[in-house]
Amino acid sequence: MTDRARRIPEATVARLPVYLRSLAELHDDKIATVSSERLAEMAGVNAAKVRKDLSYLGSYGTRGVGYDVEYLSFQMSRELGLTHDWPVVIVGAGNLGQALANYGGFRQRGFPVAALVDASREKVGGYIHGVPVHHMDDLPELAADLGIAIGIIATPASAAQEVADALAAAGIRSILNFAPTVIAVPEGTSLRKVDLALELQVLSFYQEHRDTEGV
Amino acid sequence: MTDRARRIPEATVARLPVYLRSLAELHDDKIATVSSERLAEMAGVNAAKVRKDLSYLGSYGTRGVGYDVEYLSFQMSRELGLTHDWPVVIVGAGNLGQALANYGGFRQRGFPVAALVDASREKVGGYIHGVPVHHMDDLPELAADLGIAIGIIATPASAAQEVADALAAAGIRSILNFAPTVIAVPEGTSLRKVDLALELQVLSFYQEHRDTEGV
DNA sequence: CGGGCTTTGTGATCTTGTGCACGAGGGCGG
DNA sequence: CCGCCCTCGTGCACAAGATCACAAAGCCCG
Repeated sequence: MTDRARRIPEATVARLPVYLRSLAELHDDKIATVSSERLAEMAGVNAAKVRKDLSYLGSYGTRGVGYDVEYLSFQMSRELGLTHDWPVVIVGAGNLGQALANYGGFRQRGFPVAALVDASREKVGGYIHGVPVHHMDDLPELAADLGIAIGIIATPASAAQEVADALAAAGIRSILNFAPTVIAVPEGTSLRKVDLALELQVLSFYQEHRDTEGV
Repeated sequence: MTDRARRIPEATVARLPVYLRSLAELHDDKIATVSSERLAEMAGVNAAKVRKDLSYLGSYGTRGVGYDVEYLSFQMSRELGLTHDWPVVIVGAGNLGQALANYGGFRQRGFPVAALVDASREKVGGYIHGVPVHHMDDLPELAADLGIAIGIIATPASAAQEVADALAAAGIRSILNFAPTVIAVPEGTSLRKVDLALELQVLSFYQEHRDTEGV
């Protein structure tokens, strides 16, 4: 196996899940092969970009024909690390944490919610939507025992940095932050964020400028 | 007033809300001025980028001193269109839609949820967390009457494109899509997306590659 | 009132990402 | 079995974004 010097660009990584979803749709429709053109349309990008993105995975297409849907799905899943489950822990058992625990899409897509964690002793001990609720202090042990790789921060902004530190200390190196605040993580830890207010404010900007500046 | 030929880059627009949040924090702490260095640290970016970003808004800093927190906040709010409310409509009164309707952050940040809308007649008529539930068919009328500028798609993926079309038809030109699918919108409509599964899969990629390829 | 210190604002440069256009390669029909 | 046609893979040129480095500009202290 040639050690592929190719480092997949960040922008490409962010698009792979979109392609994968399109491929799943094609598979459901019993479609065996797909052209970059078609895939591009489904993913909402242009065809050249699809081909370039896929070429980072390897030469899995057939000229004159297209890509084999099933084979490409497999290769892509492998590259994305989706051939096995990644248990996640949700920190914060408030409204958001509970809603997330209740969301079936996680388990279905290979991210089972192994535990909920909260700082309040009152919430600890029971189950929420079938997920056990533990105390923050037990995080390191939980992470080790349950093989948790990903932490989801669903606390108020004020607690987010503290939680991030605790996750890092528990050896968790992938963090998804829902708290509306910037947090710092150690070198080597991946951080993604979901920020509702930010998205709305960006929309507000363009809305305002549409109104104000014509066009 | 020089008609500013400067078009604010997309990347900058996406950071403005982060700066604004940092400024709000400083204001709460009764801090009157802030340097680009300090602001950069709070926003998790580098100082040169802060200065360049802020320079698109105008020359609001004072050399040797920094930026006046209150004045900069005001200018930034104005630019972002946050000096007035933007009523939003949430489409889809399922789990996600209800959870979003219940989220107080919207109103607080100037995005009051004016209505929930659903395709199912059963859900129509009542109130959820104080928000009236209407039928999809009434969308155009609602949008006009309530001055709704932003639509939030909180339906299953299968309905998302249809909803986007309906929002467009109702004259709504800013859309935030929570459904895990790619949707097309007319030219001139802003679209942002929040995609949990995608974020997790990206984390999965980096997690997998950390494990596999050392580093 | 002048010199030095601080911090902004921005030109220049480098990196990353996008899109085009075309050669290469493989299937398929005759 | 040959040649045509289709679609991939990729080199190249361009656009967008990040970072650096420094001159310009204002405040403060003596």
